[in-house]
Amino acid sequence: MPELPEVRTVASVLKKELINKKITDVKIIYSKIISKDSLDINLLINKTLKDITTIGKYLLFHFDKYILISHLRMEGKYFIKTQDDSFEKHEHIIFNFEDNISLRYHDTRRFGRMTLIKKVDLHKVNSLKKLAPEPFTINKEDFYQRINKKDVSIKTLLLDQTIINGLGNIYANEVLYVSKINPSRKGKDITLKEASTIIDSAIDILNLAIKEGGTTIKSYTSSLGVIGNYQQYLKVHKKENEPCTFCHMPIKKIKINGRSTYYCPKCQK
DNA sequence: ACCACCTCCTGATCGC
DNA sequence: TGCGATCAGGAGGTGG
Repeated sequence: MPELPEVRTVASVLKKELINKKITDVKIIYSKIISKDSLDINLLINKTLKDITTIGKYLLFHFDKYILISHLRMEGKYFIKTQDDSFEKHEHIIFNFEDNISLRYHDTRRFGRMTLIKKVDLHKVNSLKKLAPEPFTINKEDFYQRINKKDVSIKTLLLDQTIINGLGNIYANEVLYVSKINPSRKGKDITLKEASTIIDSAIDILNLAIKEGGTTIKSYTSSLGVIGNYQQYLKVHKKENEPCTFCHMPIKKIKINGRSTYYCPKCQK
């Protein structure tokens, strides 16, 4: 369930539970979660977790000399449990920590990936190198320049993490709705002013989502969900045929580049 | 270089 | 009800 706000929420909750704890054991149940170019995950045994940070949708677990990079993709989740030799269906990687804590990586569709790297190699990681800035720090002029020549829909461009980092399908839909921009319009037809509006909307929406994600995390006495409660704020995503909050026309659903896209045909020009 | 499409997976839901 | 088809908050790889 990972877009930028959910990933940040996961990071902050995990940090509270795991910071300064030492890993005592690692179990790899489904090894494809670990990318081919990863160092051996067992190197983390006896290492102490120093910090957890995020870059867009990536989670970074920092150790003295190593960083574990984790991307949840569609359905990756972390659960905190007490140690137990058994594991549930869809738990693929288990990190046991001191104090009887067990961190479980759970991923129904198995799309998520983890890579262990040396800290000194962080700047060499291809997937991270290509990322654009997050909406909070992006330069509007640079963003405009990146979309300016593209013969691709603005919806597709907002999902491209090298154009802007952190939006997924839900927030891309929401951002364009609030910005009153039709998702099918080509990047090259978006004006600087519209590009600026997109960034402002993205910041507002993500900030609210981060705030809500932080307040709506489920109790994690035995497990840690990543479930935010931002659904209640969604205005277009999954709202096909429901009235537009501005003009009351029914929201339409179409496919753009294979992804479900919701918009108001009247308000989004 | 750019861009549309395929692929990786499982499970819930849709439609006939 | 049964069952195959489609869909789901992502992104890397491929090939035109």
